[in-house]
Amino acid sequence: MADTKEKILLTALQLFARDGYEAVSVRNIAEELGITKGALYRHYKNKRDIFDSIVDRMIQIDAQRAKEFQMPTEQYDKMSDSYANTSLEDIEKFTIEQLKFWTEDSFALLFRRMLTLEQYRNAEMAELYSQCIVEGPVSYMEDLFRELTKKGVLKEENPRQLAVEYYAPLFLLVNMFDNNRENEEYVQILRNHTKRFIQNHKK
Amino acid sequence: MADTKEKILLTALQLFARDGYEAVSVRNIAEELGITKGALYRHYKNKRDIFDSIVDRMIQIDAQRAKEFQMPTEQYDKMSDSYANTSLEDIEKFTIEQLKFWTEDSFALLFRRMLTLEQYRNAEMAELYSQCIVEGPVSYMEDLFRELTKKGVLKEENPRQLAVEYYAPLFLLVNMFDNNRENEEYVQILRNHTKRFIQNHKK
DNA sequence: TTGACAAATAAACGTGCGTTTACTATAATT
DNA sequence: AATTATAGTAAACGCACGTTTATTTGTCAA
Repeated sequence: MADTKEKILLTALQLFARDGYEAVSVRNIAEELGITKGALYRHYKNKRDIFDSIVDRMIQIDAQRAKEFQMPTEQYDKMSDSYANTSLEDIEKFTIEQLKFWTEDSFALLFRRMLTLEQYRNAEMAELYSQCIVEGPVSYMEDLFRELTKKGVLKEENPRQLAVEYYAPLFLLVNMFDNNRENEEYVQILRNHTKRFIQNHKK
Repeated sequence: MADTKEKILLTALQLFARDGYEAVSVRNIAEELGITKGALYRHYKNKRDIFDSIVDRMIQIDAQRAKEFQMPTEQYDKMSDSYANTSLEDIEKFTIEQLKFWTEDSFALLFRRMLTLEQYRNAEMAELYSQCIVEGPVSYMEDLFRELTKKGVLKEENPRQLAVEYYAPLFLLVNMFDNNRENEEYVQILRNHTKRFIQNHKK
């Protein structure tokens, strides 16, 4: 029942993430699950509805994460004093969390790939991709660095510059991440990067 | 004649880069060009042949670039002394060249997007993506840094670590690049990154 | 002027697409 | 026990897919 609906969503995500929305047929999804395509329409009103459900879920997950980590969202008010307790530890915490989420959480991993494939067709998906994986995190780091500079923890620098330089290796790593290979080396590189970065920029 | 064949290739690339190979129909390509789909088969034996022709051209362009910049290829012999004349200037030269190529050359820009969309369906495209945009350039920088460390120009460091840290912002920038927006800010950030990186690591 | 060839057209081919319909089995409710 | 809703099947729908065929148009050498 609800179990089948969930299976459809996850199977569709797997296929969308590998082949792209258009390249996946309703038949593909049904066959992968061992049911007929007619059964699928008991749970979703059409193919696009499955896609939308996946996106809706991710938006919900992302909003939850934004709340937990005080990350910037579209509704985020930049004038508030959310970063009052910001410390250098928050940087490392965010980095590890971000890496783990996008490489170890299977839903997030597949969703990122799906977004990667849909970003050039669809302005809405392009915006979501940016918000979740590119501009969103960079913007968050920027705010963090601005606060830390103001508090005298870091040397005076352009926070945007710092944010891009700090976040870029994490972005590269997430994009290089390959399920089948040995990724431990890259995690170590990221740890070294974080350590060195803090060393270089703290007062 | 040869003009039509070229137009087909470029139009197909535009569509493949936006929607992905499977989502583009032969009709789409023909209509975009104002010809009938039948005419298309005078120049290419089928849809896949167009795709393969695009890939073949890019492989040729990339091989040419590899030769000019002594970048690593699959045939590249790591034991050779190709980096005998390596200098710090080569780093900046490579960075600017890489950025310009992947954002200003329209063929390369579209091809990168196409590869991005095909990388998860096709192991061959995944390999090409890595070779052109991820592992290839990182590997090149790694060799460069190893040579510069050996020559005493840079401080003793893990060259792989340096390569990832140096290349990551370039990779992020290329991925953030948007035709319609103002990208000058990001170019400036990259320049600052390069300058600071050399400053921090030179002996 | 004619013949030959290349380029493009228009229509048709079978196949697979997303979706709908009519029907069946199963489980819960009255 | 009868009824009702739920989850599934199988077949059909019209349409768009990639590709092939037969035919027409335009170009240029003989």
